[in-house]
Amino acid sequence: MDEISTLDRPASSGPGPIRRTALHDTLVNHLRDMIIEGHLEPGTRLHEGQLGEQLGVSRTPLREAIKYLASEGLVELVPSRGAVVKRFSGKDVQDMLAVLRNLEELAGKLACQLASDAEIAHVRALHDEMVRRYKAADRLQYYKLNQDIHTAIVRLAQNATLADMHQMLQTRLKRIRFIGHEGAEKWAAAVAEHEEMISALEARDAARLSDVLGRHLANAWERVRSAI
Amino acid sequence: MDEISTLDRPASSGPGPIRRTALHDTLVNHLRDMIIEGHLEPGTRLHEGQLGEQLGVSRTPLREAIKYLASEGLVELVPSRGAVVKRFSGKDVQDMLAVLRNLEELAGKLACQLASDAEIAHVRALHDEMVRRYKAADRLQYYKLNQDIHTAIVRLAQNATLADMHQMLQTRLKRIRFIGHEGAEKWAAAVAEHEEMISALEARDAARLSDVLGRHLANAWERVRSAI
DNA sequence: ACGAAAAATGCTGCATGCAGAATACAAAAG
DNA sequence: CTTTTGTATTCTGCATGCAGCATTTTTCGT
Repeated sequence: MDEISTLDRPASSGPGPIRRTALHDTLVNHLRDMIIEGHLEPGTRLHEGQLGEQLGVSRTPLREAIKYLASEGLVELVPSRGAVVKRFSGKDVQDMLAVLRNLEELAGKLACQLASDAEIAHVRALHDEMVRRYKAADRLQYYKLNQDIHTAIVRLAQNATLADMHQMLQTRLKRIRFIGHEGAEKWAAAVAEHEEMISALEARDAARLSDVLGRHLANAWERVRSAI
Repeated sequence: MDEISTLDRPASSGPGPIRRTALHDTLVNHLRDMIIEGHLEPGTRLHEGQLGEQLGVSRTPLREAIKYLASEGLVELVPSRGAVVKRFSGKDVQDMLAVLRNLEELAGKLACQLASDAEIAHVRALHDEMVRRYKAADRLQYYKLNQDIHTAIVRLAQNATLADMHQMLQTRLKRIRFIGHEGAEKWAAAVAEHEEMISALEARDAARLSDVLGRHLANAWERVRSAI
């Protein structure tokens, strides 16, 4: 097989300055996706030569991308033995969710103070769209919008560090979250929690929003624990 | 000047398997220190050739280290133009402290539940040592122990993710914290807060520990804001 | 003399080459 | 048959070479 470059280089469309994308940066995103989507399972060793040939790139940008992902916590560097995809234990996931919960509670409080009406309306729109996907049983889009809503609420807090940390945890958990929501009734419960989130946000009820965000993530653990 | 390798390679002392240290890993720590200690000021461009020659290493491991630090948020990658040391605005610092506060509050609650008596005694010992340094007006060691205590309390929470995130924020803020504690009375206030922290921890009073940790960091902002 | 175009320099980004460590394999000893 | 030791192969880690972009300097036109 020819080493065809299957990398999703960002489309050069759209206005603005034509941002030339560095290969190592493209690789970071590509590898991250491969890990999240399960094409690279936990414990898998990332062979530089093989993986590079497979992706049609040389080892240098690949190594740089791996270092970046190592700092993100998605892969682990073993001296003189390369990198392996990090494996998360049940406790690891539980720990991440505990921190994520705390961050979202903070974000909820700040969002109630700082968000504009228009921004809140935007989140409501995302929510409505998500409910449509839920009713259509479109799991993939539902998940995507679910994440978008959480990310959007965190953005309303107008705290870059908070957004960064949240993003990092979301990324690490994305692989896990794919699995959750097995039962239909649990799925319905999650949607109901989302509905309450939005209404609390619209009422700018910081305590209630923080509370429901916390409960939502506490329940998330219940939803995924069986899958771990 | 000869390109003498001034890198602090970890001493090969101690028992256990002789862990070979990779150059890129050494560089990560070295560059991080250079940034934190102000040898590389914000906005400084990291020239690969020059910096590499100065440190006596080739560009390859240097580039890998830079990618790692970029993921950590200490440097910023500009496509086709290398990397620059990230500059933090006052709001950035404020945001970081807000998140740090939230994390430490969570850590405090968990620590009260999970820590053993021996571990708490260890923190108390660190605190007593810190007070000695304070009375001796040994600022550098005081700072070091201060950080150690916060890190130790976070460790008691037994949550790896929490510890990671906390460590990351501590690192980013280290450069800033060097500056704070200008006035003697503010310094005394900080020590008093620490004393209250430890006693709350010893009493396993989660609410009080969480509260004082929060106040401590809220005050930290007051202490550094003038310096920004 | 001022501004614009063009050459020149320096730097980044990527590929490749080479040395050394780690692992796999094979042969020999118990 | 198991264990051990020596060898071969594979892979990582680092250095270097080269092409292309960015920036600076030079040169030319007005």
